[in-house]
Amino acid sequence: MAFTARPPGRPRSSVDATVFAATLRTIDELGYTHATVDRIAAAAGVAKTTIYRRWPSKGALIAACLLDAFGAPPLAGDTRAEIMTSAIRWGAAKISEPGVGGAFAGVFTDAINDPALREILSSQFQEPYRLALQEALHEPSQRVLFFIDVVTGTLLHRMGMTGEPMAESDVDALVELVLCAL
Amino acid sequence: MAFTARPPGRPRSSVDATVFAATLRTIDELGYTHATVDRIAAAAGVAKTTIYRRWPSKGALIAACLLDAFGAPPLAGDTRAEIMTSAIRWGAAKISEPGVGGAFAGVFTDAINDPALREILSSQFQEPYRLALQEALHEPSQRVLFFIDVVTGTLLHRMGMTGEPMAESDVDALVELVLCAL
DNA sequence: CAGGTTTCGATACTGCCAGTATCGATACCG
DNA sequence: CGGTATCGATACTGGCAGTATCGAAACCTG
Repeated sequence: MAFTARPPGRPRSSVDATVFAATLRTIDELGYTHATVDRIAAAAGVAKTTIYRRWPSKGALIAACLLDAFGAPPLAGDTRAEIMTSAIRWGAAKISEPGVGGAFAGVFTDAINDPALREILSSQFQEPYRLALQEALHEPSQRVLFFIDVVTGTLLHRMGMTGEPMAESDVDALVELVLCAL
Repeated sequence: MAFTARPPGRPRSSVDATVFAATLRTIDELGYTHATVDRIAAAAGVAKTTIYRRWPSKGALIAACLLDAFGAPPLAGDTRAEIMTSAIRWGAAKISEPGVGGAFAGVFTDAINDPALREILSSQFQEPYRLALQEALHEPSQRVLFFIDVVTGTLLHRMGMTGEPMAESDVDALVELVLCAL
């Protein structure tokens, strides 16, 4: 068996989780805009250099953080129910909370003008949706995809908070909307 | 009749429309983030000072610009149809286009951490919705309100682009979603 | 232990941009 | 003409993302 040889040099300290926690905490306290990388680094007890050595930008850091917190949507099949389940599970689950909601909106906005970040979000978040919805795609706009993702999740989560179970007809209508929106 | 007396001093040059046009054009070309106030001022052939004398911040300028371009939702009654019509009309109508879509997202993000801008958007955009939906409100989150506004508009607009008219049941379902989301 | 390699923290720096301050010039009014 | 408020131009502050540098660790191999 060819185990991956440990690369030479000093190994990275295992502070990813610490940084993620500090990121969420800082965003929650100060909001996306005021959660500067300096502050996040300070909150994590880490040098800013270390953060930029691991994540290429603030947006990438937060995207990785959200992904770590909520996980990528695990779409295996292509059924409508799975789409909705997935939408409920990740991001959306927290979009309405002050700090993290702002983070989502912020990363979304950043991504509009940041090809690199767009690529990260695209591959990590969107791809599963893209695959699941492939049959309906013609010329998907990344912006619209982001928006639909976050938004459907918001609506669904909020519906869940009302206590009323989602009616089958509502699920169908929403899925239709998502498909139409592409 | 007490006509409003013209205030003393040099009157303001009538460049509001020019600035608005330059703002939309610049945002369309460069995106929200890279559409700096300096560039907008240059595109309008106006000093940056003049812009800040009329609008208190970049966000306020763009909000005023969008409001001017699309108009505020003219909700007089409280019917579901009017809510949806309104959502289609303003902002939403352009949310999927590159430049202006970015502007909406940008202003939305800015507003999360900017009380002043939030107040502007709230009074100009949200109030009509708030009134129309008042019967269903408990503790509305401004963030959620923004999101719902923009998003429902997006979905509806996109549906409109498919050529298929919106089914009555879809409209009803969407309105229910909006109401639930509050 | 010695030499090679990579990360770490600290610090300083660049570049960009929002927003402010200042000032001479200009336009309107009485 | 004298009062007032806007105009353009310019310079500036402050904050933040991202980069550069460097001595000090940490790990491996010989």
